[in-house]
Amino acid sequence: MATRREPAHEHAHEHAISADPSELRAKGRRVTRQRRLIWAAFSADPEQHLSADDVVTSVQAELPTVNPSTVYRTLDLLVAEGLLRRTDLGSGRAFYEVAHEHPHHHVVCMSCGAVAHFHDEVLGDTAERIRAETGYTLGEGELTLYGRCPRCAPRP
Amino acid sequence: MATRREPAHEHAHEHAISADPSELRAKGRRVTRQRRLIWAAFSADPEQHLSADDVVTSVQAELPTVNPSTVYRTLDLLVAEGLLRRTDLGSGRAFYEVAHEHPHHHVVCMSCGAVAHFHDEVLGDTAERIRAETGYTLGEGELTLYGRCPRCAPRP
DNA sequence: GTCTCTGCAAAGCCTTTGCAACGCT
DNA sequence: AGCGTTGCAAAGGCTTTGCAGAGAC
Repeated sequence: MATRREPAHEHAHEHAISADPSELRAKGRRVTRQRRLIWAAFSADPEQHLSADDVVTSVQAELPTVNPSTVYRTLDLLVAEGLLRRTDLGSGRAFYEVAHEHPHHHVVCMSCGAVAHFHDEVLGDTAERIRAETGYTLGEGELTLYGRCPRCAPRP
Repeated sequence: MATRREPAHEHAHEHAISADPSELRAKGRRVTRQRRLIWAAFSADPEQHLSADDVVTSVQAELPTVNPSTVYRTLDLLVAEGLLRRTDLGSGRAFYEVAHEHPHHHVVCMSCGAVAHFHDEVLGDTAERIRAETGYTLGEGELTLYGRCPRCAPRP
């Protein structure tokens, strides 16, 4: 259900993802009905960011007996196996998204919570400048910035 | 105690802050012993980021009866009055720092948790580029980036 | 048949809230 | 004295964990 975070996905990339996390089998993990459903929650829109609770809701629509702890464990597993990525979009709870090859970052609308992506190149030489100023090296990690989306624009 | 987050403050700005949050009185709030102690926790080093628990520890060293809920309420109050700023440095819990005039951002070391500041200008035209790519407007808000500090440098 | 995974229940961490007593002004 | 503030205790949101039974391979 992507609670108030589903709107405004600017890029409509076409990352079709496998309907089945069969890569798990190759890694010696088991493919259960629960895991298939959890993965399916992301298949609908591979660009979306889902909270653990979003996934629970989605999965329970199909199989009501699935327990939240199973979802948490599976999300951790999928992150560990590199199929998902965990993102801190602020606000306490964690969000998960399908791991893409191209590194990208997030802008979260402070007003409505919508999330957009932007690619690494947009940062330009910012990384070097930060290194010059602070000595810190920006890693491969994703960044999360905050701002206002077009709909919630500052001055319309 | 700034749990594993105290090190490496690159800029040693000299922001002396009042030893007493007497500005509160002007705003109709009361200055209690607890509030003075909470504010004092930040006075030691105005650049530091403290979690609520850090503040509790610091305050209880002087006055053991102070309750965590008082600390939480006071931190909220100080943020509301503009004396402190709340920052999400990732990792679930909130951090607080003395509110400075000049907007600045944070780089958090993914390895040791150290935090450095950098000023708004370092971002250069990044804000415009993000706007061009996503339509989002970066606000006045602070940003939190992740990387590695000099000590934990990627390849030493 | 094994050994992983699941459901259940309990607990953990951080934070918030209701309420009566306390203490700043 | 009056009313904001505190301590205490309980609860709330999100997430983790222990354990025995269920299920994938």
